[in-house]
Amino acid sequence: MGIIRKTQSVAALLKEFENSSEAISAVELIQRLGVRFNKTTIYRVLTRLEDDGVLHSFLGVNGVKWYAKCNGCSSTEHKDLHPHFQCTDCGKVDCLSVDVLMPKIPNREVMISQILIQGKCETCFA
Amino acid sequence: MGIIRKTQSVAALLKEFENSSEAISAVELIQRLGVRFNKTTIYRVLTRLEDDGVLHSFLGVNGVKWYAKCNGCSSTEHKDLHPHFQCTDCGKVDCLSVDVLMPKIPNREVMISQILIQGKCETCFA
DNA sequence: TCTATATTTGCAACTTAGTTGCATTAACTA
DNA sequence: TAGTTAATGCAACTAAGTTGCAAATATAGA
Repeated sequence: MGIIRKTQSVAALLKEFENSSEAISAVELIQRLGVRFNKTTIYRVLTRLEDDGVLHSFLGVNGVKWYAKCNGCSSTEHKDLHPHFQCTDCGKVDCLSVDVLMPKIPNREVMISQILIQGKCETCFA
Repeated sequence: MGIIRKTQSVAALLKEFENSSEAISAVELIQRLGVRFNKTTIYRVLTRLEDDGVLHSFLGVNGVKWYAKCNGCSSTEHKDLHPHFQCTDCGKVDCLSVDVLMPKIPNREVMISQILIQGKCETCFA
């Protein structure tokens, strides 16, 4: 699993993520790169980058998939249990470096927890 | 907004939710009631029931919409900030009556927080 | 550097969840 | 019970994401 070859599409996608830690939706990426690459390719590269621990994904408000850079993830373990914040005004999504401690739930084994917070971001709040 | 008339479809949908507090996906409801009612109607009634504070909705793992009964919600205020739990084995989804305290996030106004926990439920855990 | 091979890509067609417009039907009100 | 207005069914549509397959391309080895 994961990235094996460094192709043009891989390079182009990585470039989109390199300058900020903001999350980008798959739809947005297709809008940006869809002229140069087929959407199928974009979806497949995103999947490979996620398998490789380079990106992580999560769902935004309308069930749209978002991607963001990973911090210290590998192809064997994803440790992005941080919450994601989506601004209801400008639509921007980013990762919050905040710990949310999950309460112990009796008789259940928690494996993944996705937390999506909606509200006004730093820019729209002021 | 909200329910005005007590129609057959409203009654049928409420009946699906009356006996358990389990969440049911829109897709599942269409499977169950799609013979008697058009899927458009089902989606529309679900929206109205949500507007009225009878049901609340959230997104499951694949971006599919789930619905569950509300507890103490009204047409003016939805207060279902509880987490939802989806079993990775059997697929069952239910509401957890557990408090998750959101940490204060500087310069942001939090409005909604969706928490989706995945893991093994009580039945599949044992 | 060239070649063989396996990965990656583009294309087109498909799937699935959910939405829209409009004419018809069925609740509720007086 | 009649009139009105909300609710419904239908068909067609949208939008995100997937699949199969043939063609292109990156990489390892000679």
